[in-house]
Amino acid sequence: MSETVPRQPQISREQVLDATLALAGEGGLSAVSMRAVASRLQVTPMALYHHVRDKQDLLDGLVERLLGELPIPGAELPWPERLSLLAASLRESARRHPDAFLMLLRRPANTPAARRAREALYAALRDAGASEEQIPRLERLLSTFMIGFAASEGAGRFGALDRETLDGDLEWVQAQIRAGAARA
Amino acid sequence: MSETVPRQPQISREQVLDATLALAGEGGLSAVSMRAVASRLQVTPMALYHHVRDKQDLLDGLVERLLGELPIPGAELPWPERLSLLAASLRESARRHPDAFLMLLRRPANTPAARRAREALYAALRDAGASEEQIPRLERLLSTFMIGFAASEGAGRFGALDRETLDGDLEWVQAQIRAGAARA
DNA sequence: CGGGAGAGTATACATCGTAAACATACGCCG
DNA sequence: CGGCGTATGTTTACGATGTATACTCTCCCG
Repeated sequence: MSETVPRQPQISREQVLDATLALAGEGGLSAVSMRAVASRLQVTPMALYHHVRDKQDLLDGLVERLLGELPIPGAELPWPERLSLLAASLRESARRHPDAFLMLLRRPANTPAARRAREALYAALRDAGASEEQIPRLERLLSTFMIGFAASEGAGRFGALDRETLDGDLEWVQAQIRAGAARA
Repeated sequence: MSETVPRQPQISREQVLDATLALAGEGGLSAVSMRAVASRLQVTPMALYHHVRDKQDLLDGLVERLLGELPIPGAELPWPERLSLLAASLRESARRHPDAFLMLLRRPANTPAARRAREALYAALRDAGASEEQIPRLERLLSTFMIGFAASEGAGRFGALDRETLDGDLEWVQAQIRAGAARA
């Protein structure tokens, strides 16, 4: 098989996802169309298909970007604060991308960015003294709750509730978690 | 203003939503289009607009139907079982309508069916001994978690995890709730 | 009986995702 | 150094979608 090299691309998958994220940030998910992304990159719509399988793949990439942008607190902080920071980041992300954020609940968390976030939760739970056997379960429960809460807030399910009330909700949960950890 | 009465309709909003629910059940949300709904009712697409403001309204109606179909356990059962049954119903619904179910997280819970479900949770929390002041917060947290969990499971976020593991997750949560109630 | 209103229809348009066929530039191998 | 293989980008086209607009019909009330 003869090896050959093609010409240099004028756009990359990264740029495609950048444009997608930007469009989603400006006009929500409904502003994301193959044509809009292409035109932002000064390129024909069909050109995107060399960097993205189809629109679903584009959206998957968008979700991956959302997760990848999450600041993951390092191990220097005590674990309860790491949990708080994670929750705060998720809420912030959900506020910026209310509809795209919902897609976090749709697909298995097997992507690199999802694994990275999960590992951070695992580490925090370990530091909290959870048994190695319980950790996966606790991670599922916690991540489900955090994502669901952030998504609900971002999408407006809580209506016009003031931010302080929702902050209070999460503080209450934190208190329960700390109490549970102390008990164990 | 002269009052007049038009001819008798051949379809009603209820039938439109019935058809929508049926289509969603058979082919998922992507099978729901104005044209598909109309054709199932043997009617022109534009006829739907006399019973539904636009497609978003149609989908809102679908979500309302999902909530309305939820069996809400009566007060004859002890509150922990009522919570279990509610959770089981939500999971069942999410399994049947994975993508439509996600929309539950999108809009404020001001509709009749949503209020009905919320009142059921309120009642269970009251019976559990929660203070009247805490109940709204606890309801927010519980409903968010239950919906998020059911949606995650239905949409496949947990991957190929076996059902027993997820059952175990919820039992663990139930145990925590009961312990919290006993402590209070 | 006549007219007004609401239900349903016909037609049309902009937009969407993407399939298929083609054009182009590039670097490797002869 | 010349041309070949290939990945990149373009052109064109198609079917599907949501819905605006303008109609027709039917029915009941005054």
